[in-house]
Amino acid sequence: MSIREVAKRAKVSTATVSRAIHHDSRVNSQTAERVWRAVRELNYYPNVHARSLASGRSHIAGLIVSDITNPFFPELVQGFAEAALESGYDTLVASTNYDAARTSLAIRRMLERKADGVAIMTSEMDESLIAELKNRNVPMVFLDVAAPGRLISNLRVDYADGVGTAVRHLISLGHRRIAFLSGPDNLKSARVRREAFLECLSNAGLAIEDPRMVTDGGHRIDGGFDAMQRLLALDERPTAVLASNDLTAIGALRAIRNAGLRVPEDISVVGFDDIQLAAFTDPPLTTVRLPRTEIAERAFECLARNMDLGQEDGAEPVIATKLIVRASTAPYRG
Amino acid sequence: MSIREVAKRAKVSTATVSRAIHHDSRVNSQTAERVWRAVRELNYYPNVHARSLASGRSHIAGLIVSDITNPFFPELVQGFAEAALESGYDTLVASTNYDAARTSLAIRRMLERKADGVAIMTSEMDESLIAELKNRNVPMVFLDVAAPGRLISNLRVDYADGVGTAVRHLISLGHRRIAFLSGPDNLKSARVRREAFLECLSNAGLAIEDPRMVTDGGHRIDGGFDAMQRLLALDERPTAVLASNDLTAIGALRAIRNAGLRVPEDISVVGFDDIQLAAFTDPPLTTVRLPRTEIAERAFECLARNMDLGQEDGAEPVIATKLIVRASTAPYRG
DNA sequence: GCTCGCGCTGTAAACGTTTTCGAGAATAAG
DNA sequence: CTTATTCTCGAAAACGTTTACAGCGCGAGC
Repeated sequence: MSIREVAKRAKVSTATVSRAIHHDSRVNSQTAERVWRAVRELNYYPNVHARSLASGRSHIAGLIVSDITNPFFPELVQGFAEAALESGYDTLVASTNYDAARTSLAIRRMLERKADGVAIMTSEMDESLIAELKNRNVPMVFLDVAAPGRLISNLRVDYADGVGTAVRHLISLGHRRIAFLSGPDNLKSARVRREAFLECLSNAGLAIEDPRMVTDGGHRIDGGFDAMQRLLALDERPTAVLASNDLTAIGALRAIRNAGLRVPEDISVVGFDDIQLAAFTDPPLTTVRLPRTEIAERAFECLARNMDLGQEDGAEPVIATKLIVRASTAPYRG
Repeated sequence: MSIREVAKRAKVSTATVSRAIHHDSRVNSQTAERVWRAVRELNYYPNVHARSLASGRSHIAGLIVSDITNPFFPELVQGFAEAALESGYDTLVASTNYDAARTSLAIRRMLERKADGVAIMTSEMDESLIAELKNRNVPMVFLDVAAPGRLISNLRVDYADGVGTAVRHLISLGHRRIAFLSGPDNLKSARVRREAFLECLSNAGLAIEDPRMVTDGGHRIDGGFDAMQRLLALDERPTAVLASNDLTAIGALRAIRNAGLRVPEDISVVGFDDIQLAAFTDPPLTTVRLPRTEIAERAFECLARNMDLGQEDGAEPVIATKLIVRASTAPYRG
């Protein structure tokens, strides 16, 4: 089952077998056919380790995520692995668990397995760690962190647009008093979303006068619950809220129901992310979808540019969001 | 950065370096120390491809699942990968998407990457496909399919016990009219759960007289919704229901609320699986947990027995379930 | 007729480890 | 003191590919 046996059966040298398998145009089509027949008859497939050793290419793409258990990631993994597979790459996924030591370990594994490229889809990533990847000239792609560079790509998510369509959706439903449940300030994406919200509202002539209308939900269910309770205690409570995150929105849903009010009749709620759970809340949550599959595919494409197409520069595609209207929003009822 | 440079710096042969790295007891402790120092100074790490080629062991563990997007699997993947990592294995995960062609492709990938063992955690698996793995003597472990054999292990889930504790929980709360929302009959695990339910009830002297008290929920939310509506339409409706699956239970929750009744005051509901969503339903769902992390760890252990310990036979650990009591069950109120 | 180029194929040297075999030195046994 | 044994190590042969390099046959150009 080695290349030598194929060579013997096809009555050629191993070099020719190798070339035929790689569809090298230099081999005569008849010989190639002979080789392929032998391959089929012997049910031969190449030893990837020997191949990697000789060629220097592992045909492994690395994918580093924070936590595969976080509902954001499985789709990402799936999409990436799928795209990789189509280009003949296997995917090596590593989970950092939001932990520095494990992150370092993840990088090390990528290095050891000699990944041809690695997608780093987690925010907690130290500059010093990626340095080694950079030194070894392995292409990388990040999610929304920095500018692209040599062999380094970046996926830019258009959060502002996502927030914008959500806000316009609420405005078009007649809402005027719109509150925002913000996320942790140390998260760049959370900050961007809040700023976008404020700007969008003031662009529409609805600039927020009461600062309590923007309150922290911490990107968690309980945080959203508490934050919504604060909003409900206001003299003039909002008729609609936009959450920085679906979990926050779910917490808000509970708080509203808990207060004896109804969604969407009394208050409209919009989330952000479109995690799977969002479709199963009661009522199903209107939310801004972050297209995970697309992110995954773009990420691999960026790597492929460098790995297969021989490009040296990085790309920076922008990822558009999409408003998914479900049942948690309804027209304002004066 | 090759073993040769380390050898040169430590003034030994590559053989000795290799041995030292593998903590071979035959190398003198002083020379070993010299080697390790050189390794550190050069920041050397071995080339896995060369290693695999020479040793014939890839240190890759395969994991085949149906659909990583299905909330059952991420934890499984995580647990498995974690356990594998601790033993120095990287995990290659493949998703079959419930599709025969992709399943075959997954197996092929395992073969090509020369996985040292593979865990097959999906039911749709053809005998003919695993034949090739068997031929190549790669250890396998399955989830609840057949008996173990040479290099083949099986994880047996104790569904009967899980159903039993759930039923006893309801009985101890005073419930006597308990219904069952069953799953698809072509799923072995679904059949087992239903049989266990019936037997458990008759053991308690509460044998079901009305066959309509066991009705198909199809393991889906909408199926559970419809099934529960049928139960609610009965003259004597149940005071508690056990679902074969959490999704079914969630559908039931909706149907009950939809009918103007309350959980758990009017009807108690118990699910099965303990998917993440179960903790976030309203009310949070009492359910029987299928310990995914434990399944994953056991699965890897089974492989490790064969891969590292040199055992030839397969194991068959049994996986115990656990009742998670949340807020969807309450004492019967006459 | 000679050279050149082209199309095709084979030889053999990598790639970086592991591992067998054997040798030399030191130690123990007799 | 000789012989066996144990320790420690190195030389070199795998492992199964890829890929420079060279070679061969053959038709074309001169």
